[in-house]
Amino acid sequence: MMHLEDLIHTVKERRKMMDVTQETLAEISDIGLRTLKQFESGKGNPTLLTLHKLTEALGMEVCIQVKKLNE
Amino acid sequence: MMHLEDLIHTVKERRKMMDVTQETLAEISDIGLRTLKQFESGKGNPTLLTLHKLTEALGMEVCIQVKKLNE
DNA sequence: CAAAAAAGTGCAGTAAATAGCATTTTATTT
DNA sequence: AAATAAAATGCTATTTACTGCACTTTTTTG
Repeated sequence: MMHLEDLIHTVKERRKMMDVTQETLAEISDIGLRTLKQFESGKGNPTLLTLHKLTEALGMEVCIQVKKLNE
Repeated sequence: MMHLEDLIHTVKERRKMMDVTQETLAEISDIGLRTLKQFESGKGNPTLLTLHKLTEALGMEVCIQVKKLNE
């Protein structure tokens, strides 16, 4: 699913920008390391709560917005 | 969780704006009616895929963005 | 107000997410 | 190249999301 790939990409980028390992991020976001690994490697389907904890730890937030028409 | 409430609110608003029932939205988004009901009544913790299907049907999309500092 | 429609809830089975642990693979550093 | 660190994967137990069905409560309509 093309759009969801973007979310993964964003998380990975942001984590690297913060210069933390998966292990560290898993700890500070209070989600299992396995869960984070699965998400980042595109093999996961996290719950909203998991995604929320994760984005929170990254100084980000989950949102939904009306789709842009083009692109 | 204050922020997640907003997502629920947005979905409900958008659905009403489109003037469709939960039943109809559940059908077009291909998720169970029960699942939608639980989400809208704040008793759910949907997976990203479920949220994606739902927002898609509403002409919306899930995204993550850097948090604004104030508010 | 009565009837109909829509939304919410209890129960229960199935499928899948979460999580830890051990191990392997890949990337980084010395 | 060897050692170390980080990331990925197989296995597995536990929890919980997803779903349908039947029923109740609330809202809307005639």
